[in-house]
Amino acid sequence: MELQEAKDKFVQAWGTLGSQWGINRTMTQIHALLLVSAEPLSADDIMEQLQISRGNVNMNVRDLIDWGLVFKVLKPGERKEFFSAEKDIWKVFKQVVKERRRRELEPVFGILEDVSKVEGNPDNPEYKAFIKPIQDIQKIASRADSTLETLTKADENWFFSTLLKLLK
Amino acid sequence: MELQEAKDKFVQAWGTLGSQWGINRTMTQIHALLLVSAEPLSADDIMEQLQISRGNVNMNVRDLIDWGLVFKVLKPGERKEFFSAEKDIWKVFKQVVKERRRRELEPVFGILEDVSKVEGNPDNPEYKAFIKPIQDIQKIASRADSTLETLTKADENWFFSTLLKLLK
DNA sequence: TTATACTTTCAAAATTTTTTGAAACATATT
DNA sequence: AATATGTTTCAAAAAATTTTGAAAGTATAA
Repeated sequence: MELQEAKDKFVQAWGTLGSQWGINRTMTQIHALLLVSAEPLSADDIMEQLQISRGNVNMNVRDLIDWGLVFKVLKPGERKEFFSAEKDIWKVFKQVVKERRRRELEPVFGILEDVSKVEGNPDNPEYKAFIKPIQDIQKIASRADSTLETLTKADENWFFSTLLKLLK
Repeated sequence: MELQEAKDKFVQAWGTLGSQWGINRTMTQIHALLLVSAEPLSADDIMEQLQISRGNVNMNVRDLIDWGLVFKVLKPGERKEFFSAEKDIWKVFKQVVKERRRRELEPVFGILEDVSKVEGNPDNPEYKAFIKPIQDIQKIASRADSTLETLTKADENWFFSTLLKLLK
């Protein structure tokens, strides 16, 4: 397989994965492209390689920057801005976990807390049928959340070697 | 807060979370509704409570059954089918992890393996810039995958107590 | 066998999400 | 100050996804 073909396949696969997980396909494709580029790329480079418009590049690169996955790079003597992705994959992984937790999971934890304050008679089967799963979700969510929080602060080798040792 | 209001809020929040994570909003809403219902519900019940069409209910319930999160319940004497959600939240969590791994993560692992066979000179910076992140992703993915596989087979208390002890 | 009760399918419609591209904006150069 | 180079915005268009609803399908009862 040619390098270019392999890059294309990877960009494609990353894009598909992104969209299946609720992240804009183009955003993850740009991320993939920058991830495997030896040099930082300009908006024009990205436009050309992915065959997308300037506005699309601009918006999605901004989102990637907001997510902390991509950085502007200024080349001395050049007026253009260039973009480079964070190459430390463990950092990338932690950053994605951190952001999704903050943006999407935390609001749900808030709502769970909120609705678990519902008034009702503990003997009412309707009430019990509601409160039980809510409490169970809260319990698992808070445990999972602690694990994720640890993960977002941990060193890769420590985290996995600890984990894999324990779970064996 | 009234029970009905709390249910609605929960259904709403679960639907939003689902769509943010790439799962059909209605599918997760139906799941939420069944999760907090004391009794199994018929297609008509779901149509009424969520104000959606019969076709929509049918398709999304089928998907939930495919995911292993919902089951048909036949009430003696009734011609209608009723539906009930798996109420053991740990099982639900494991099932979702298992299915997404199988449907969405596994194909990507295949592609990573595929593209990592790319030919190239190990001294070529372009080649190195490609192969390094791919290998790093493979390494983290395979470690994460082992953890997830363990999770899908584990008992809740064992899994989290082990985990939280270790990560402290 | 025919009628009734319910479920499934799927093309078309509605909705949501993404993308475009041109105008406005910003900054550097002549 | 005028021009050139590059970036950002956002309303409109395009594309993708979801939903509808009526017709076809299936099974039970009369």
